Amino acid sequence: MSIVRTRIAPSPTGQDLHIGNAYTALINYVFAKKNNGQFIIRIEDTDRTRFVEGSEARILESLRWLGIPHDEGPDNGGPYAPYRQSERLDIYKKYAEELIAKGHAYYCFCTPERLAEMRQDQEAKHLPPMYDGLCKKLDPKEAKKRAAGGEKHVIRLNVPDDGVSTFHDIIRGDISFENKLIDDQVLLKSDGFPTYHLGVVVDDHIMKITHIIRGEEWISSTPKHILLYQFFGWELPQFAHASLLRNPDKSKLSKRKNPVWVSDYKTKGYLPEAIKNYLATMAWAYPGGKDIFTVLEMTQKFTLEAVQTTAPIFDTEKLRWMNGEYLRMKSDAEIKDLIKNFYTDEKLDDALLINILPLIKDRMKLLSEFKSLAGFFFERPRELERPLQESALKIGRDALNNCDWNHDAMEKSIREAAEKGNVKAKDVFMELRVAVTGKTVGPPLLESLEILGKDETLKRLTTK
RNA sequence: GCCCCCAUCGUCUAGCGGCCUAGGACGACGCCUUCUCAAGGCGUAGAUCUCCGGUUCGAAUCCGGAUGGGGGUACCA
Repeated sequence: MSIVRTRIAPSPTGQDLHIGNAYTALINYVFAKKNNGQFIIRIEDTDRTRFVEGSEARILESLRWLGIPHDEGPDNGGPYAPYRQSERLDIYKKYAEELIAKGHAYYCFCTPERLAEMRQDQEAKHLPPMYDGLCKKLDPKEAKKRAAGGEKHVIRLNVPDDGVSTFHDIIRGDISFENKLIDDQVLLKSDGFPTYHLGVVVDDHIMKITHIIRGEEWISSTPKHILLYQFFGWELPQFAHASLLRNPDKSKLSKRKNPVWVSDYKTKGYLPEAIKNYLATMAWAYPGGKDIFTVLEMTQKFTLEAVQTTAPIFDTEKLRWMNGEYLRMKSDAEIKDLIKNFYTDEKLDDALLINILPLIKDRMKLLSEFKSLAGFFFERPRELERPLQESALKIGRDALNNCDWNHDAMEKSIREAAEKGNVKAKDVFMELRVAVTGKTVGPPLLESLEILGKDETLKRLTTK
């Protein structure tokens, strides 16, 4: 039994790691670790037209931030380096030519213009858009000569006209496609770069990937990959296609309708543990119905067979709840560091933070909520949420002016003054709250005032 | 159009032929606690298990079809 090896193969074509990639990365990672195997990252940068500078670095950084470590990859290397397809061009060329020699691929000299015309024609006739096989009829020797002579060309897969390609999907069972419906896919582009289909099969084989776990958008190209494995005479890996994450309107999760970059969630103040846990519940249900579990716990119980077949909607409401749960599990010292890390360009005092935290940690679901909850500790509110009621405020101000500065003394003083003034105590509390914090909601008032101090509190009560 | 995948509360799901008058979680709502808001506790509403056939003594669970949703259909991944 060979060692289990899984991989994700992101393309550096976006500004960061897509949350959908994080989701498949998590499944791949957990499955590998469950089986004491290895998890690999391979960068599939074969489309120069969509290449985004710096994307790879940000993808790797997001994976690191999430805490999904890889055993081999473009940054840490490994026995099958390089892990960047643009650096492996010779390999793909060699294998494409091997296919040609075996008659399983052919040179194609059709121009993009001819192909466009052909497709238009097919559309008019209500035929499925497929390559018409013009260059397949070329004499192989002649074609080889033309290609060698520098004529612009691609290499296409020679798909058999009959038969059926079937593969077993661990999550979904057997899936079959009729060969005659499979297009003669381009394998090597005219710029010498492979297409995904060639690159992925060659590299997965060379890198000894045992389980291909990817999104369901790849199901319909899997038969092409199966054919390739057969033509090369290679052992087939196992396949598993996980469902795609969706927008609330059920379409494939997209940046038009949702934040999709991992960094978006980091910026919003989500914790990596919460994101991973939430992503995990999208793919798989923990036995016994547990909602909150760590990646380590998941690693013990996970099976691919139990992965969801239905495509879930990515609902940030539940993610928010989960984030709050994780925040509350942390110690004050940990939260302090998280907050300081989150608000990097502000100098927040450690001692003050530690004092504040017990008052706000239960009220905070996202790190980004810290400022609206506790901002008043650091600066006077610029404006008040609503106008003050002077009579109730005055009672509170006088009560605080004449008492010791501790919770019990303040409470006693305020309640007595309220009763004397024939005002509800809670109204006095509220006026004080608005005057001091600027808001009608927030952490417990008296505890906050203890921290804020008598001088600062009274200043806020009088200068308004 | 053609090919493929999927189908249980608004959302995420449990369920793998009798234990289901369908369980849990998020969200919603109500109550308790209370200086506000949370957190916590307790509760309520919410699903004719998409529909129609079939198999079976018995179906959310198995089979077929329909419908709906999604994905694919590129010298993009």
